[in-house]
Amino acid sequence: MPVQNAEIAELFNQYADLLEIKGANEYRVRAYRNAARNISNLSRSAAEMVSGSEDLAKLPGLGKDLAAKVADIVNTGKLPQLEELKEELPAELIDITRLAGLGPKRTGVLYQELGITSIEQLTEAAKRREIRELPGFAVKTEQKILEEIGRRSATAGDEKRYKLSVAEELAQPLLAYLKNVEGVRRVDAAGSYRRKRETVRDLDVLVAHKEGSRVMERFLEYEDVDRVVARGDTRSTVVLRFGMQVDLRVVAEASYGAALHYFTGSQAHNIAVRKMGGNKGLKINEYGVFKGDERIAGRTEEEVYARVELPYIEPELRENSGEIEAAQKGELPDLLVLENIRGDLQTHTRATDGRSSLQEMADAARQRGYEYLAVTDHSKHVTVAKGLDADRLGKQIDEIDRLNEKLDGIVLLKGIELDILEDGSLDLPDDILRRLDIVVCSVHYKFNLPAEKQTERIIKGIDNPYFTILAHPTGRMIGQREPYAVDMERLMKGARDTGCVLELNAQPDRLDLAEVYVRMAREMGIMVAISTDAHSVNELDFMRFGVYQARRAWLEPGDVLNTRSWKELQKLLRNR
DNA sequence: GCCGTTTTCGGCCCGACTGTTTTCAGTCG
Repeated sequence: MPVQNAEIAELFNQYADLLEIKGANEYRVRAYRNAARNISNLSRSAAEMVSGSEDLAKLPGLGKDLAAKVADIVNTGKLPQLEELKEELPAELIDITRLAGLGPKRTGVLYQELGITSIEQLTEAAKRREIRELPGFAVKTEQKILEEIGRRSATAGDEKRYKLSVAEELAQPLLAYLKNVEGVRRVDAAGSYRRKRETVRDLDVLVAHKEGSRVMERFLEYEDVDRVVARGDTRSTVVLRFGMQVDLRVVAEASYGAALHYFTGSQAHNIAVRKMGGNKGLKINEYGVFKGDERIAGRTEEEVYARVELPYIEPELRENSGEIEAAQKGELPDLLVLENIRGDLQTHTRATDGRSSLQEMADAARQRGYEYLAVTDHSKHVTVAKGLDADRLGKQIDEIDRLNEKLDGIVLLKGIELDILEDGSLDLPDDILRRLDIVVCSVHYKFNLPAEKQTERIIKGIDNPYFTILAHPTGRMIGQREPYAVDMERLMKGARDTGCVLELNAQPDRLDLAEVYVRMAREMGIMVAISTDAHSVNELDFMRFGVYQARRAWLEPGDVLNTRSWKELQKLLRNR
């Protein structure tokens, strides 16, 4: 397979890290990081652009120099400058900068003065009390380094990221607790949590308070706080027993919008907006927008944007990957919202591995305001889930027909989650598929086929005229299982040519398609179905995670199949 | 290294907290 965008971004990030340790110009370092981010957000393959002789220097954050370096990487798989720099500075130094309290400068000193290149060597030097003798270091720092390394090995992990659903569980009680503190006017979780990234590293909480509030004290007393990392009047950092770090920032109401904007990020978005302010002779910080010493805006985020002549930009878009340019041109997307969703197109029942009955699923769907719910139990190849053969599926079809007679305000769609077998054939014969409203297909085994074979397998499956939706198209489980090797560009072209719909699976462990592929689908004009894959009535509520992900990928209601009314959907399914 | 309704050169977001320091660098977000 050609070099992936993510690989290019990784090489640029490594180069930036080492440059920083070397003490290079910080803006040069930033240029590499910007380029890395822009390339990883790209909805097209940079390798393909290079082979098509497109001018990469036209991409945001890429100039002549970096465009040439991208071409080098695409052609050789390597960044020669990085190889050279590694001769000078061992790449392991990057691990040391990941330790809390040690950044590039101190890591550089440790290397220059003591020749330290690994965590092990760092531990030994600290134990021998050599660190405290270095300039800029002393006893306290030496102790903190040992503590930090101890914690690291205890949790056996480098910087842990939490799935959004887990972060939500930790955030909600904390927000409720803070809301109840006397003098607190507003509370919001900001940061990547508010931008609805699929995983978050820490939680950023913002509070507006009345003068003299004791909110900071009360925060530090919160029962789930394991330890306090930093404490100040306006900002404190703690680590919860669960291991997640929480930063609390306290501001006055007059600054709340500016602080929310600042604390929501992303950092790259903030830099871009503040720069626009600077061009207009304004200073933007977390306290407001300032003209000289006078605060001229800051109570709401809308005010802040208005001062740089931008409309409000939704948090999910704030990555500085095109949203500011779109806002300037008045071309921001009219983002999908949960209320646009009219039904769920992948769900399971007790007939296979689900835990609720047809009737219970139908009732729960109606309660959520849906018009339809597709019942898509597993097919026979998934034996562990008691998958349906043609006979049992036939009986379920009859049962759904009978139930639909009685149901009011909701329609159950007859469907299946059909296995795509290793050779690309489907797990049940066409004569039973013919009786279904919807055929959701997916890969459940042989994840480790070579990319070429896996791609062929799925594309052959898509060719079946009954194939409606490709479910969890890459098979990834966040933090647990890598996506299987598949040529997504080819797969997408296959989907586009046959009118196949791609699923955005809303299970918080999956969120498959990943954001970059959802964006790719949108740009190629491929319809996306957001489905919960619910195995019980409660899991129907996972829909929100799918909607968040879709919003991050700029999807509008029209891009999503299940925003259609039952009548429109019927028409689309028939034309398939 | 990028970029341009002040600019093709000279800028590049901004502030809180900590620890090592007598005024600030480093780190972090």
